[in-house]
Amino acid sequence: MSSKVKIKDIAVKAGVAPATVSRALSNSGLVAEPKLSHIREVAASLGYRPNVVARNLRTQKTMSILVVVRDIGNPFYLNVFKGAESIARAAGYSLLMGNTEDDPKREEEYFEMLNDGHADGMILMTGKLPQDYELPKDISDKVVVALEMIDGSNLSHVVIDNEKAAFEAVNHLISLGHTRIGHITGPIPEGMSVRRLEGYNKAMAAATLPVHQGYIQNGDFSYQSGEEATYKLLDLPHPPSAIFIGNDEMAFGAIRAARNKDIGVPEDISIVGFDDIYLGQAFVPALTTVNQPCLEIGRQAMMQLLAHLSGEKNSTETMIVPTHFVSRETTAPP
Amino acid sequence: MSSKVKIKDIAVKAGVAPATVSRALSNSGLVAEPKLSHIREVAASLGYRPNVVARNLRTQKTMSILVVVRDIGNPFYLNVFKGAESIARAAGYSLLMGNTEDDPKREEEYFEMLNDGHADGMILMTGKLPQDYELPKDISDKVVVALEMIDGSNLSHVVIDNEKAAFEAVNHLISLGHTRIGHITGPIPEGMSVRRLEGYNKAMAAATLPVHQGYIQNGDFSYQSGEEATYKLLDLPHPPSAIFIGNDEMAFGAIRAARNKDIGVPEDISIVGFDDIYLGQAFVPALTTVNQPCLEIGRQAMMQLLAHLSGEKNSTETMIVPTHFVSRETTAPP
DNA sequence: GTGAAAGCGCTAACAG
DNA sequence: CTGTTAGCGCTTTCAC
Repeated sequence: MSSKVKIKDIAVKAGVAPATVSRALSNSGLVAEPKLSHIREVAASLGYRPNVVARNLRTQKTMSILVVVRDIGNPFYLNVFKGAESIARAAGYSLLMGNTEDDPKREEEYFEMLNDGHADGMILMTGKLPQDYELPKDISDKVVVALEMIDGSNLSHVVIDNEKAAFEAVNHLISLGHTRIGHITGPIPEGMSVRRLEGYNKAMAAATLPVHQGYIQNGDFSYQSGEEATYKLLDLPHPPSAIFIGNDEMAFGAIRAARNKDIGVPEDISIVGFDDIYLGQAFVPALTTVNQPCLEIGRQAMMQLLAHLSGEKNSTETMIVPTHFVSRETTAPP
Repeated sequence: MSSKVKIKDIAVKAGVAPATVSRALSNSGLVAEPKLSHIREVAASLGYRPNVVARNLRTQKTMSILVVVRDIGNPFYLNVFKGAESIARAAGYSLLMGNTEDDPKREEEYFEMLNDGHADGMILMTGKLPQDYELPKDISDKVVVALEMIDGSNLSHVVIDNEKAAFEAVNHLISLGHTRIGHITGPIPEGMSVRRLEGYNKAMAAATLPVHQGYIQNGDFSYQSGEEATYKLLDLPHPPSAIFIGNDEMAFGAIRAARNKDIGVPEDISIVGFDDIYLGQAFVPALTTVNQPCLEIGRQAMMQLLAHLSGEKNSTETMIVPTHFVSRETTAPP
C-alpha cells in the first residue's frame, strides 16, 4: 500500500517538519546535507509518491494538456499526438484526449475544462471556436491551434501552407504534361479545403490552363465521396487526365473508381492526394501525395504552448511548417 | 474572468453558507426550493465553474482514466480509443493518454501514475507488466487489460479469441481448395502472435494438410517485415498458394511483394490478413481479413473498468469479444 | 537551514 | 433543510 504514504509520515519517521520533507524532495537546495540524504532515503524506503492532486491544488497547475480533435478515430491525427506527446512528456506534462465529433457543445466543454483547472493548456485542431463563444481574455496563452486556422482569433497557430502545397502538387501534374486537370475538394467552406482549392486555381491560371465545366467536384474528405466525385469526373465529355485530390482518403476512393471503370492508374489517369497518411505508400500503386509533417506539427504546437505557459513567450504567432511533395506511383505523363 | 469565481463568492452573494451552495449545485436534493433556484441563478450569473482539482482532492477521485498503448502512432488503437472515450465521457470521465514505446520504465511510470492519484483507473494494452513490478494488492480493480493477455495476473481482460479467429481464417483458405498454405507470424513469443500461429497449426492439422519446411515465417507486424517474409515464401521450391498473415499491415507488404514478382493477387496467390484496419477495404484489391471489433473492445474495457471503480463488480473476468471473418478481394480458389 | 502555520477550493460530518 | 467546522495533502510564506 505504498499509495498511502504521505509527507507527514516521512516527516515523523525522519524527525523533521513536513515542510522540510517537501523541500528536500523538490530539489529546492534549501535543505542541508545531513538531513537531505536521510529524508530521501526514508522517502524511498517508504515508497513515497507525492499526491499530484494535492500538489496541483496548491500550485494551481495540473501539468496536463488537453489535445482536442474533431474525430479521435481519424488516423490523420496520430502523428500529431505522437509529436505532442513526446514534447509534453519530456516537460513532465500528461495529455488529455478531447474529441468533439464536430459538435459545438462539446467544443465548448473543452474550453470550459480549461477554466475548470482541468488542464493548463490546450492544443486545438477543430478549426473553429464554439459558436457565440466569448473567448476569455486570458486564454490566448493557453491555446495553440494546430493544422487549422481560426481567423481573427489572435491565437497562436502551427500550420502548413495549404495553398502553396496545393499549387506545387498541381504544378507537378502540369510539368508531367497534363493539361486537363480536375480537382476534388474537401468540405467547403472549411479553410483547409478552400486554400487547397485556391492553390489549384492559381496553378491552373499560372499555366493558363482552362478549368473546364465540372472539373471541380466537392467531396467531404471521405473515401466514399472521393469515389463518387471521381465517377462524375470520368463521366465528363472530356474527362481529365489527372486529378488533384484534397486528401489521401478520397484519393484512394478515386483509385477504386478508376479501377471499377477499367481505367489504369497512372497509365490512363494520374492521381495526387494530400496528407501522406499512414500506409499510403503501402498501396499498389503507391500514392503520390503531399506530405504533411504531422509529427513536427505536433511537436511545434506543444513547444509553442509550453513556451506560453512558462511565460517565455507572450506574443501569438503563426508558425508555418514546410510540406513536401512525394512523387510515387500514381502519377505519370498523360 | 469567470474562472476565478468560487463557491464562497456565490455563498456571499446569495446569502447562504458555502456548503449550501455546494449542495445546491450538486443536485443532492438537500436544498429547499426558494434558495435552490436562487443559488443556481447566482452561480450562473457569475459564470461559476467548479475547480475540479479542489474537488478531486476532497473526493479522492480524479474522474480520469489512463489509456496506455504500446505506440500511440499505431492506427490500430484508434477505435479502441474511440469506444473507450464514448463510454468514459458519458460517465463523466476524461481520458489520459499513455504511450510506452515498449519501454518497461515507461510502463512502470504509468502504474505509478495510478498510485499518485493521477487517474482513477487504467486500460492497459501493452501485454505485460513492468519487469519485476510488484503488483499492488489493491490494483486489480483499477486496471483492465484490453487486446492482450497478461497471464496469471488476476486482472480483468477484454480480448478476442486469437486462436479461434486464426483457425477460421485458415479454414476459409482450405475451403477454397488451398492445400499449400503459409503463415507469417507476428513477433514471437508475444501471446497474440503465438495464439494466431496456434490457430494456423490447428487448422492445418485438422485438415491433415502438411506444413512444409519454411511455410512459417516470422514477422514483427511491420509492413517491411511482411514484404520480406513473403519473398522468402515465394522463393520456396514449392511456394504456397495462399498465405495467412498475422496482421493487415504485413499483409499489405505481402501484396507489394507479390506485385513486385508479377504474381497476381488473388489469381496466383491468396492473402488473408488480420485486424481489419482503417482503409483496408480501400486497397485495390480490398483485403480479406479478420475483423477485430476495436470499438467494441474499447467500450467493453471501459465499461468493465467503470464497473470495478464504482464497486459494482469485484471479481476479475475475461471477456471474449467475437471477431468475424471478412471475405473481400484478396482470396480466391487456387 | 528549519519549523510553524496558513491555505489552495471544495465536500462531508456533525449539529441543530 | 441549513450552517459550522474540519480537512483532503501539499507547498509556501513567515518567523526564528
